[in-house]
Amino acid sequence: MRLTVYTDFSLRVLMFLALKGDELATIAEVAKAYGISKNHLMKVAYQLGLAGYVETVRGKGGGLRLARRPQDIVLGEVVRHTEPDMALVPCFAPDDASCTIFPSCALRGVLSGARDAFLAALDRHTLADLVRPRAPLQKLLSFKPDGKAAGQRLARRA
Amino acid sequence: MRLTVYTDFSLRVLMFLALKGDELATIAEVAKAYGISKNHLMKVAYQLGLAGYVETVRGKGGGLRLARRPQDIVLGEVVRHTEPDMALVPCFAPDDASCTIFPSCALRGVLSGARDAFLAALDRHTLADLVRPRAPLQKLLSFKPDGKAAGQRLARRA
DNA sequence: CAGAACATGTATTTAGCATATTGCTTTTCA
DNA sequence: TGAAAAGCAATATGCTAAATACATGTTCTG
Repeated sequence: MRLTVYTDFSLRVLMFLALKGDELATIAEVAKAYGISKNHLMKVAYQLGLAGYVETVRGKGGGLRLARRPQDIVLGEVVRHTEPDMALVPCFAPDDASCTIFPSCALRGVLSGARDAFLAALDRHTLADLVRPRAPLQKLLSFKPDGKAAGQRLARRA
Repeated sequence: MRLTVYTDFSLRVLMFLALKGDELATIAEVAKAYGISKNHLMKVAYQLGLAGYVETVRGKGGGLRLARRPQDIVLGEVVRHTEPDMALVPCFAPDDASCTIFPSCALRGVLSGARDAFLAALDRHTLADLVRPRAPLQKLLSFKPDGKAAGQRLARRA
């Protein structure tokens, strides 16, 4: 049982933005801080924008910023948005009739109860819970200009 | 978020055996009743045997039978055994240090709490809960000798 | 208008799951 | 005692979806 790295990245981007406060962060900056693929992150950011979690500013000097306060972003809700498929077994799909015992099978009910418990546990936390305490996380993400970056920080030369 | 069909099959095999009572069932019989791959089911049955859920009788006239009473087989326990990996995100692995913020990341704790809630929900049910009521399930699995089989029932001719 | 930054679609790679194939071992019954 | 029935076990392969890369468009700033 795994979540997609897509969901993983989504949560991490939100954490980054929450730590950044009101400042804009670029995708390149986030990718560098975590040492992950910038290309993949662009899609994640795009979807987070569509879902209303972040607001994006295009063009030069643009970037991302949280569209809602961290304490208003509920984790279960994020996961429901980003995870492509919360169907634990094939017969969760409404059109599935492949299993012989489908009409009388109690397993579906038990599994969906478990899934609900999973999401309910996430619903008890918000993004604000994930960025407390702030200081050590900010240090690891090298917000301080003189701090050592996580990956190799490429010198941008004119 | 999905479970493997391996886990799905495991639960379904256990349900079949619970409905069958003390009688032996062959793998071929189970596969036919559900209309699924016999080859794949063999691995499932083997693992269920290793885990102590079923006892197998080899040789002519052999087959499978539950090794424990249905009300003693807790679903969460089965899932923990059959699911290859309950690590929701890569950093659940003990040797993973790929994520920059690993040391101070609160996400791991939140996610493992949710996973525990998922399993706890399953722990509140046993195999006995899944086979109640018995009659309609037995009918769908065509236990009656004159019933219509799930797949095509191949006539075994001498 | 030039360049920086996000937007968006497509293509390729990859990894893990699902399935098939094959041969072995154990047991029972004729 | 040997053949057949049934599970045991390893290996191979095909398939799907996720992950990633790539390419190009669009929008804003200075």
